[in-house]
Amino acid sequence: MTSNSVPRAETKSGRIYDVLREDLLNGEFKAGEKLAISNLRTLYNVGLSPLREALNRLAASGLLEQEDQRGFRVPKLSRKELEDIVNLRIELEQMAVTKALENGDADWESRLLAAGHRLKRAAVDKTLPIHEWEALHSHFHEVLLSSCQSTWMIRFIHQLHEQFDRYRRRAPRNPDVRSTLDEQHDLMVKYALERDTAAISQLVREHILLSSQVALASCE
Amino acid sequence: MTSNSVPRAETKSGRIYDVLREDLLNGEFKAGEKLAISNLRTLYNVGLSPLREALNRLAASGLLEQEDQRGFRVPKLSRKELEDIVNLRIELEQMAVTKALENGDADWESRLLAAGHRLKRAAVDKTLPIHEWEALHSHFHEVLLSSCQSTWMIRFIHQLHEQFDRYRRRAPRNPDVRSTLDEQHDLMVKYALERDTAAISQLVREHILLSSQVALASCE
DNA sequence: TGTTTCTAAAAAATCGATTTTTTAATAATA
DNA sequence: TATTATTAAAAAATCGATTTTTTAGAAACA
Repeated sequence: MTSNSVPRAETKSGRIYDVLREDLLNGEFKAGEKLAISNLRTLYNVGLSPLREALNRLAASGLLEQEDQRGFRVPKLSRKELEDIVNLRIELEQMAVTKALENGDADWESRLLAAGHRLKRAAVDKTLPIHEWEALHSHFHEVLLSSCQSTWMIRFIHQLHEQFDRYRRRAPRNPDVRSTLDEQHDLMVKYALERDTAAISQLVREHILLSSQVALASCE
Repeated sequence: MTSNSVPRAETKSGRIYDVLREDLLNGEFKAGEKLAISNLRTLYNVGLSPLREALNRLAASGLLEQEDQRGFRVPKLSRKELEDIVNLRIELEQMAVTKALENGDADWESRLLAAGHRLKRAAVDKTLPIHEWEALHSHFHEVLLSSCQSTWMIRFIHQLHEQFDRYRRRAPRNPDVRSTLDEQHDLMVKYALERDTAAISQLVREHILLSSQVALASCE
C-alpha cells in the first residue's frame, strides 16, 4: 500500500526529525527550554547539517520556535493556547468526521474496524509500551477522518493533534477518564458504521473536551 | 511595535527563505518542477547550508514537496486541491471574522481603517508594482482577522492564503472581477465597524468564491 | 549602587569538501 | 524486441572546519 517496489532509502535528516519529534511530544525537553545544538549533536550522535535541517522543519511545523541567531527553543505551554487548540479541534474534527461518514466506502469501514480493534486490544494489554499505544491511538483517529476528502483539513487536524499531545502526554494518567475515552472509541466505530453523523459529531466533541480535561493538568 | 531596541540581525537562511517563498508564490518556477539545488545556489548566490535549511522550511509549510534522496519539487496545481483550499478558507475565515468582530477594539478599528485606505489608494495607482499591492492586500486581510483571538486559526488561514495565492497569482488578470473585489474590501471595513457579523460573514464567503473564479483559470 | 563598556568564551550560522545515492545512458541477456 | 545489468555522471546528503554573532562576566565609569 505505502511501499513502492523500490526500497526507498531514508536520510539521517529524516530519522533525526522523527526521533526529535517524538521526544518533543513526550516532554523529554522542558517547555521553554533552549535547545543547545552541540548537545543534541552528541546526544543523538548526528552531524550538524541533518540536525539543523530537522530543527528547521520542526520549527516550521510549530513544534519548535526559531529566533534568528539564537537558535531553537521549546514552546511554552499555556492554558490559553490549549483552549485555542481544543476549540479548533472541535470545529475541524466535527466537520471532518461528518464528511468522512458521507464519503467512507467499504474499505474505509474495514480499516476503521481493524484500527478500533487493535486499539481496544492495546488498552487491555498492560505490558504494551506506552508509545505503541500512542501510535495505535493516533492511527485510529487518522483512519476515522481519512475518508473526509480534504487533505488540508487532515493536515491541520494532524498538526493540532501534535500540539494537543504536547499537553496531554505531559499530564498525569487518569484511569477513570482513560476508560471512558476508550469506550468512546468503540462508540465512534459503531456510529461510523451506522452513518449516524449527528451522534458521532456530538461524540467527537465530548471526546475532545474530556481528553482536554486531562491535558489541562499539564499547564499548572 | 515589532521592533525591540536591539537591531536584530538576520540570517542568510531567513533571507533566502523569504526570496524563495515569494518566487514560489509568484510562479517563477513551474508547478511540478524539480528544483536543482546547485542551480539555486548560483541563481540566488547563497551557500548550500542556508539554502537547504530554507528548502526544508518551505517543504514543512507545504510550499514545496520533499522526497528523501531526491530533493525538492514544486507541488502541482489541481482543480480538486483548489476547491479544497477554497472550501476550508470559507469555513475558517467565516469563523475568524465573526470572532474578530466580537473582540475587535478601538486599536483594531483604526488599523483596519488604515489598511483599507492604503489598499484602496494602491488599487487606483497604476504605477505601483504588483508585489507592493500584494503586500498591502495580504496585510488588509491579516488585520481584518487579527482580533479573532485564535493564533492557530490565524496560522492556518495564513497557510491557506499562501496556497491559494499559488493559484491566483498565476491566473490572468481580470479587471472587472478585480474592481468588484476592491469594492468588497471597502464593504468589509464598513460592516466591520458596524459589527454586522451576518453581513460580513456572507461577504467574506462571496469574496473568496469570486476570487477563486479568477484563480481557477490557472489549473487549466 | 547601578549603569555602561569591553572582552573572552560559547553558541549559531555558514562554507567548502567529501560521501552516498540516484539517474540515465549503454551494454548484455533472454 | 523487451527486459535486466552495468557504470559513469549528476545530484543529494553529510561532514568537519571556519566565520559570525551572542552571551555573560569583569572592569570602568557615573
